[in-house]
Amino acid sequence: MRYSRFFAPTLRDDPADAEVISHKLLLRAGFIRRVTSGVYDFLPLGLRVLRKIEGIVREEMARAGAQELLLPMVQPSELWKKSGRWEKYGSELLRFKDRHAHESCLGPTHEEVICDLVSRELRSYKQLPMNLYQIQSKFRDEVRPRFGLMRGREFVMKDAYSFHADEASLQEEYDNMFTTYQRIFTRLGLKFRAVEADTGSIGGNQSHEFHVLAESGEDLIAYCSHCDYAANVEKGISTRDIPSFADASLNEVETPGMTAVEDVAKHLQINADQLVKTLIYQVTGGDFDGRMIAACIHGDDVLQEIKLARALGANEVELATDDALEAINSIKGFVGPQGLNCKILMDESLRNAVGMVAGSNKSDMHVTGLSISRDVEHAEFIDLREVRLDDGCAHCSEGHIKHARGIEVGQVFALGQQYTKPLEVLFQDHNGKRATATMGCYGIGVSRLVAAVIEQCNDDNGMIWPLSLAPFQVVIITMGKSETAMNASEKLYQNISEQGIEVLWDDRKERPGVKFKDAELMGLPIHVVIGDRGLDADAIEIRQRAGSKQEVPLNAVIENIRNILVGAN
RNA sequence: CGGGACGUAGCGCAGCCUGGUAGCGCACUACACUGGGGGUGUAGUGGUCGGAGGUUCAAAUCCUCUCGUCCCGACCA
Repeated sequence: MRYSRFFAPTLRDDPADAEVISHKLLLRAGFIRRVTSGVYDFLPLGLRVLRKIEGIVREEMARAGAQELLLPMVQPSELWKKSGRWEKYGSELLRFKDRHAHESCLGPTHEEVICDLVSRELRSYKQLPMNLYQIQSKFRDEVRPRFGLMRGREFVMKDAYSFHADEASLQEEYDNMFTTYQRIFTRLGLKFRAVEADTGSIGGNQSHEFHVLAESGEDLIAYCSHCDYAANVEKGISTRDIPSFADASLNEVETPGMTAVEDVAKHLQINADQLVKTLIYQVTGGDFDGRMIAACIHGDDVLQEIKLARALGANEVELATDDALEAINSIKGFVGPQGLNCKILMDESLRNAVGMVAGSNKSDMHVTGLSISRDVEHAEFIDLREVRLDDGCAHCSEGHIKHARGIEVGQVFALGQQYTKPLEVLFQDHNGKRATATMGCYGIGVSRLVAAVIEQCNDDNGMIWPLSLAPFQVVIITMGKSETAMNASEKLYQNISEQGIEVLWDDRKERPGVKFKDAELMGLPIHVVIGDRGLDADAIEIRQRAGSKQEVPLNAVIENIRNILVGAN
C-alpha cells in the first residue's frame, strides 16, 4: 500500500473525549472513528488488526474442532420469550418493531438462535458433541459505553456454543475451550489470567473469565499470592479472621445519632468487626421479586451484591429506600437483624458469632451481647462478603489475597440445560430415549482485544504491534524526494510485496520527522529507512519498533526482514 | 438513572463573566526555500458558534427548553 493513497488520517493531538491510552491511540493513529456513543467505524488500519485477531481465533477454534457458521443479528422476540430472557435481559437488549409490528431485537448474544437451529436439526446422540461458533457484530445497549473499543455498544465477538449428550462431555469441551483460550491469548502476546467468575445474566453452573492485566481494566481480580487461585471479586472467596467475643446477655445501649459503623464502634470502644452490619435490599426478579430482604456481614466487611443477587435468584438487588425500612419494622441507621419482618441472610462468618453489637431497629439505640443463634430467628448463612486485600486464601491456607485490575476479553460457561430445556434441544440417546442436550458457551471480545493489546503494548510514541497482529509488518520510509531514493524505494516496495509481506510504503512528500512519527504512532514493527545517504553508502537502515536497529546493504534488506519475521515466529 | 463537565473550522482550544466586525495553533490549498525526527516564509480555503425558542436596536455571549458527547457512580456474557 502506498501511504499517499492510503486512508489513515492521523491526529497530532489527543482527542478531547478519549480517556484511556488505547482509545487515544486508536483515534490518533487513524484506526477508528466514533459514529455515536459506543459505536465506531473501523478504518483500514483498524480493520486489518481486527482481521488478524479474528484469524488467530479462527485457527485455534478450528484446531479445537469447532465449526464456524454465521447467525443473524436481528432476532425474533419469540425465541427470547421462550427462553424467558425477553423479560429478564432488561434494557440492554435493543428491541424494536418491524413494519408488520413484529417485535424483534438486535442480538447481544446468541444462545436462543443457536438452540433454535440445533433443536430443529439434532436427532441422535451420534451427532454430539458439536461446537459451533461465529465471529459477528453484537449489540448491547450498555448503560455507559466508554473507553473506545473497550466497552462499545456495537462490538465484534467470537461466540461459540457446544452441545453434549451428557455432563462429562460438556466438561471435556469446557476444558478444551479453556485450553484453547489460553493458546489464543498467549499467541496474541498478552499477559492474562484466567479467573473464576460469576455466571451473570447468561447463567449456568461454572464459568471462568479471561482477563488481560491492565491498570485501565474495569474488573477487579482477587488472586492468591501462593497458589494459583484467582477469581473476579464478584465471585471470589477468602478466609478472614473471625473474632471471638465473650458471650453476654442482650442489652440495649444508647447511641444517639450514630448511624455509621465507625461512629458506633468508636463510641463503644470496640473494633468494627464486633458489629453486625445489616443492609436491607429491594429485590427484582426471581422468587423474591418485589420483596425486601436483609443481608448481614461483619462491620468491617463489604457486601458483594452480585453474590447476594445470585443467592436469591434475583436479577438485581438495590439498597432499599429509607421509607421502605419502616415496612419491615426498622429505621434508617439503626437496622439490626432482630425482629425484622423479612427474610434474613447472613454471611457464613457470622454463623456462631456471640457478643456482637447490632442495630436495634429503634431510633438511637443499638444492642450489645447479640448472639446470632440465640437472638436471631430464621437466619440463613451463605457467602456474602467481598474478598478483601490480604485476606487468607481459602484454597491453600498459606497465601494471601492480592488484587489486580483486568480487562475481560473472554469467558467460558458450562451452561447445563438452562437454554436447551426451554428451547427444547432434544435428541435420542443411546437407549433410544428422548433426552435434553447439555450446553456450553464461550465468548471472546474480538474488538475489545484490539484495545486490550494496545493497553499492554504502547510507549510514548504510540502503539507497538507484535508482528502477528500488525496492520502492516513493514513500513518503507523514503527520505527526501530524490529520484534515486524514490526509485529504489518503489523497487524494494514491489519486491517485498511479492514476498507476501504486508508493506506500507510512505511515499508522501513529507519531512522525515512526520513519517517517523506516523510509523511509530501506528506501531508498525519493521521500519526500512531509505534515503540518498543510505543508498550512497549501501547501508539501509532497518529499525524495529520494539527497539533494535541495524544497517544492511540494499540487496540484503529482504533477507533481513524475513529473518526478523521468522525469528519472531 | 444519580452526580459532574463540555459542545465555537477536520483536530486541539480562546472568546462568554461585562451583548456590538468570530479568533489562535495544527491540519488543508498554492508558491518558494528546506530536506535524517511533526521545518520556515508568503498568500489562501474552510465556521448555520449543537438545535429551538425567548430577552434586546443588537446574542457565540443573557434566559428557557432540547439534542449530543465525555467523566465518576449505579449497571454489565
